Amino acid sequence: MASSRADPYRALFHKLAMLNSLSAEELDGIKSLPLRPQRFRAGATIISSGQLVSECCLLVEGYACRHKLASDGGRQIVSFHVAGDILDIQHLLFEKADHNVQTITDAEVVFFPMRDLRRLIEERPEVGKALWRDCLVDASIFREWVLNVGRRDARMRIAHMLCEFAAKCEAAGLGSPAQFTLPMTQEDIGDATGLTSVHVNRMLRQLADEGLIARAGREIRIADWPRMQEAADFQPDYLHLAA
Amino acid sequence: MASSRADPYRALFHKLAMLNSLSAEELDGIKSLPLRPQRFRAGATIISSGQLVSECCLLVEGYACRHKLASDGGRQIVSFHVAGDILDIQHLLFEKADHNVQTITDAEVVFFPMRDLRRLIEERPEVGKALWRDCLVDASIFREWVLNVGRRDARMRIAHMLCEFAAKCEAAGLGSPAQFTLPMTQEDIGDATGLTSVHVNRMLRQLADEGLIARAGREIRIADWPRMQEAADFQPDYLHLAA
DNA sequence: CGTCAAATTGACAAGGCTCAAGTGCCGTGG
DNA sequence: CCACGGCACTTGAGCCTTGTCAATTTGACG
Repeated sequence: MASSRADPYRALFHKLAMLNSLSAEELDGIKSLPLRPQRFRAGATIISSGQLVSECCLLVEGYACRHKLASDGGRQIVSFHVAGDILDIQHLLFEKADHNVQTITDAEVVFFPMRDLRRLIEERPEVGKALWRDCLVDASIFREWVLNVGRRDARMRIAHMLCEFAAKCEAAGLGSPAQFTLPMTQEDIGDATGLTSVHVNRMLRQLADEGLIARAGREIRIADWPRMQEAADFQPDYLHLAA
Repeated sequence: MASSRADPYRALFHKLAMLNSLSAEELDGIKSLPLRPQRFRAGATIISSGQLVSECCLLVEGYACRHKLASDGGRQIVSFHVAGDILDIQHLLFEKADHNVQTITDAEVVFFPMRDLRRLIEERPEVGKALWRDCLVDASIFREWVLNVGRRDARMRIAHMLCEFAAKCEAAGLGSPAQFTLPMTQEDIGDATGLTSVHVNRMLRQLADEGLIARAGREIRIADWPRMQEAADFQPDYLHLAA
């Protein structure tokens, strides 16, 4: 993977283009930010809770997640991320990380100095608006996750997580519900849905037996997208994929 | 309740003062926004999911919550709110509501036209920064709720919810962990923690039996704050109450 | 005093967890 | 090229936390 260095802006601009109409000057402003590229191996921690953060981290290639730890060591994943996602925009206004960011696969990220980003936002408020909007989408997804984990049964939770991930991948140009890569382990899926990996396994089998999904290694197909959305109670409005 | 109209800005400015150093001019800018006060009875819906929203809603007095509904009718509360909280700042950049806002007690709110708020933010970027920060705190709390509902057992979930609410009330000048009002029903607490009201009742009794809390009607005391925080796995960092 | 919503309690059911064993896959090194 | 090791995946059995259902009690308020 990632043997050649990818264009660090492509995925981000692709996402911004769907929601905001940033001018060429504003995009150039982003391009003119100094950046520090870095590769991480699968499972590496990019940001640890409690850490002081002075850079903003953009995922260029690969997959990542954000998670928090409970006192008993239990891990709760709070979001999954694909290429083009900004992993810690909250540090624009908070010094200290309140959760962890970790890669799921080998990944390539770029870091922007937060100070330069702040200056760019002052000069070009539309850039700030686009990033603020991104934060609001994040928050909306967190709310849906609270609902998912709090009020849906295991089968539905997993179906929902799969639908959301499929939709995110499709929006990022990384496949479609009919064919995408599910890079995380069943343990990860459990940590995202508040279940154990054992039960995740059983539910994935059940969804496959029902003909809703078809698995082949890390590749997955949602075999019946309408019925799957129904089974998942998935209504993509909360992703705010359209402006 | 709320028989006399409260100063609509007091609680909000109190909160903003803790985190941001807005100038007198910026605060005056907020005060100069046209506003529409409105009273709601307990249990009233202020904003419904799917609705087009063109005003921003500030809670001036009373308590409210935000929630989402699952396809089976299950309700998941995603946040509780006290005086001074902005209930739907996301509509600054989203037209359509993706969740519901409901009062818990009789409440007084004021609505600002979103358009005027946008103009104020353009003129005074520091106001935008303060509001953006507020969004980020919201998002941080949502992440903690995902953890709470996903990875903690019933007793801990409820203890955590109580600690958070106590901390929010204290920050808003509405009491202290040693004495505050718990305005929501046990049904509401269940909807916030992903439990049934029956089990909430059992756990509240257990927490009381353990000497962690003392209840008297809607008034509640956290009898042993250090031990309660321990039992709740409550570390208030995620509330970002200090700048 | 009557009414109604909320709180409380008990008995029983069930969804999901724990523990445990075994399988499959893939990268690595001999 | 094959053997090995490790991690993820799979499956089964039994248990436990929490949900369901139902009956009472309590408390606020007219």
